[in-house]
Amino acid sequence: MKNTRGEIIRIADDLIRTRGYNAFSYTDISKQLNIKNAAVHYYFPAKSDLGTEVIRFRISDFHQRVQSWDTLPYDQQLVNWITYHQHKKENKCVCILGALAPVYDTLQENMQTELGRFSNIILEWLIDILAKGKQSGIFNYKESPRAKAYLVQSSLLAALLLNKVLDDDVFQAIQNSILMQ
Amino acid sequence: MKNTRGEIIRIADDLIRTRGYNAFSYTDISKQLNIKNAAVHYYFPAKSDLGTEVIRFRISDFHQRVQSWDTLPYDQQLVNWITYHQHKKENKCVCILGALAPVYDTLQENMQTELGRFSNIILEWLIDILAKGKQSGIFNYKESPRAKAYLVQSSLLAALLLNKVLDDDVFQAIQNSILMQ
DNA sequence: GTCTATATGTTGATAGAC
DNA sequence: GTCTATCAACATATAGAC
Repeated sequence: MKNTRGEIIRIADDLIRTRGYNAFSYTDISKQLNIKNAAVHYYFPAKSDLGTEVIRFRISDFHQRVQSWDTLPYDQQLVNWITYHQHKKENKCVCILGALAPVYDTLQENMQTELGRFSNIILEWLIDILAKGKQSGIFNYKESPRAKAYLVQSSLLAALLLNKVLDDDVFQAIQNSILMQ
Repeated sequence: MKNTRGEIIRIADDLIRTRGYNAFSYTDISKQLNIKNAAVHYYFPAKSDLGTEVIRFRISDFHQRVQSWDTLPYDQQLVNWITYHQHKKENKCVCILGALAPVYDTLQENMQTELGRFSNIILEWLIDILAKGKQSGIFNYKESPRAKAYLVQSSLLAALLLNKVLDDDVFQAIQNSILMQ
């Protein structure tokens, strides 16, 4: 009944988001599972194979999540997306985009491609609800939906990063600014 | 007339901001300078010593820069700070905060301390010009100066990260949003 | 599917000569 | 200040046994 492959992805996701892609090894994962690092290579021959799967896991999680919000008002969907990020605050881990974007140039091509895909998926979704919400009068920001989406996603991503370095609660302030419009 | 120590810091700064702290080695630096990696250890015995000096270099550069803007109107100082970030776009390198924050937990204590100091220095400066500019009527944002400063700095930092992953010009959109108020 | 064993390279660092 | 030489530790795998 155990799912080693799934566990590996979950642990790798956590390690990438707390310590960074270039700061974890297969041994870090195998220790947590009480197996040898060769066993991890059985599932993911190369580290970039694992990295790619972690991003795909995040994409799939994203799809599931926003789909479950499908019938909610647009402003509530935006609040949910903000709150989803806040949940990561306790252990101070960042989102996969914030973890991988700074080392983009060091990543294998398959990881770069998948990361680009994920960014576009998130932004297209954000642009969509921001545009529809503006049409329906729920939102009244002044920029284009695309510019607003960039601002929202940038703020959320960086709030998690700054939270690691600063003592203050950056997230709360950012959240208010976004919703204030 | 050559300044090897200074060159090392400059190259390290560039490597950290284009590839990340955990993805460069002393050999990367020594190759660029046509010396051996042992020579780099002469100046900076441990990698964290070098990392700490790079952050201090950035702090000192920041001080010089904002001091030279001292007599400008507050809105012009803000524009300069935004534009300063945009300059890094060509080679797609990020700011030192965006590069180091995601791997904060893997850094030695001296680097963590120095990075925290830098973040606070930047934010206190931003809060100051945002507060004074609001008092004098140049700015009319609705949040507290601190919340607005968090939003501005987050946006700038993340715009550089997203620019690495996305094809679109994230920076331009962000810049407009910030200044629109 | 997990193991042992092994290969191969890189990294961060030190000792001592020039 | 820079070099050569050397180091232990670790990372990223691969081969083949169980």
